[in-house]
Amino acid sequence: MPRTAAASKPEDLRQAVLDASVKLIESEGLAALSLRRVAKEAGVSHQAPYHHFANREAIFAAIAHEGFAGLAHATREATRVKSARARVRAAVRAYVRIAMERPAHFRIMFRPELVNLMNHSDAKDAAHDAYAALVALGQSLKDDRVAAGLSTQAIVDTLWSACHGAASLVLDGLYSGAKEADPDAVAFGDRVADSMARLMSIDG
Amino acid sequence: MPRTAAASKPEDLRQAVLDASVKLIESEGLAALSLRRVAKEAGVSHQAPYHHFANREAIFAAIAHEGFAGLAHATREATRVKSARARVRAAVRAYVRIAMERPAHFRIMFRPELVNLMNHSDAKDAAHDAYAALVALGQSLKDDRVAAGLSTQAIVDTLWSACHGAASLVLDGLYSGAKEADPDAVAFGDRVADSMARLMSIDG
DNA sequence: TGCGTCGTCTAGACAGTGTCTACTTTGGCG
DNA sequence: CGCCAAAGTAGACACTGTCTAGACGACGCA
Repeated sequence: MPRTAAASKPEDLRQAVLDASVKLIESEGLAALSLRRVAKEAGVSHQAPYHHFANREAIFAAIAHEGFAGLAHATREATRVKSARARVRAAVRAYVRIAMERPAHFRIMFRPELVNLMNHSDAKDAAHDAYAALVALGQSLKDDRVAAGLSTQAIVDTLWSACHGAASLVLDGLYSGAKEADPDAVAFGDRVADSMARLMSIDG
Repeated sequence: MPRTAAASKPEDLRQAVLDASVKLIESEGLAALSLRRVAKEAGVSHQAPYHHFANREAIFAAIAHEGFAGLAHATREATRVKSARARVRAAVRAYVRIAMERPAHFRIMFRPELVNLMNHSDAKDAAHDAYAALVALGQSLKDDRVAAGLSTQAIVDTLWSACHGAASLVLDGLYSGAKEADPDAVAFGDRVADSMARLMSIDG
């Protein structure tokens, strides 16, 4: 009786570990994640995950990889929006939406105490790709002669800060715990998206 | 021989524990913090801190309290700046500066897996006070008929997001680890501050 | 067929963690 | 002096990540 239903083929266990990890984090918080609980959840011994991940950090790195890939994709989608103003709005909303839909991924991506991207080139490459998507978006805004004539770098940094701040605050800011506030959080994100769109859609 | 030099009077140990915790986090990262290491650092037994803090989370709560108090103070300082544009700039710069000067405090303030503010009313009150300071700043901008006529709530949310995003990215974003980048980080923060100031200083 | 090797998994051990309980010590006050 | 509460010590427990050793099956090759 080698395994339970959770992993019926080799290579299944790898994904099962990732899925169980994300599920556990989303239901009980980051602090609750332990390799042993995940292994138990997946119906294997506490050592089985080590055949697919070098260590605990490698699991986080794999999750961060998934997260950055999703962020890059969403950013590129937003970049395709025609009007500059709507593009800014779409970018901020997408960033916040990703954080809300995959909170475990999002937190892990930006917690260096869990993953040091330097040690995981896959995840690092995905992060750089997400950044590249954001730069392309900033360039498109610059090309549209928008944002009061700010430099491309300034547009990128500022837009990124607004996106990231809104997403972080929705997850871990005053809103967190205070109300389990889905509706409030969505409203917050939309407000920041609309405001940034209006502030940035001034000709330069 | 009850204690070492670290704590020579009662009540000293409390602050010694907090200081040792912050120092340990700043030198080895959040993951390195353990009560037992802190106790050893302070020259007491592994149980001594429990006479000043109910548990590990209470230590984090005390640090978060310090951090929010500093943030509220800095925000109120920035609010005193005369011109609206310079006020925005000062607020963003102050927020980022606080994050860089006290990285351990800043991270703990926004990591619910370490402190649930709901369980620590001191820290929660300090957080609400910091938010109140930010709202006052937003109101002052609204009074100056700035930020393209956005509502006060929109101004507050957007400014907060930009501040928080810039600070978070400087600490835990792509810049982190990539270069240990003090100069780059400062430049990043200044760029966001200048950009937000320009974007927001449009009459409404 | 038999043999060896490799990938996958199990089991046991170790140091380190937060926290519970039980104790000793110490300083101040009636 | 005697007492007590505050402050500190020591030991134990369950739990963690990770090291080491082994078991088991599938596979290629003689």
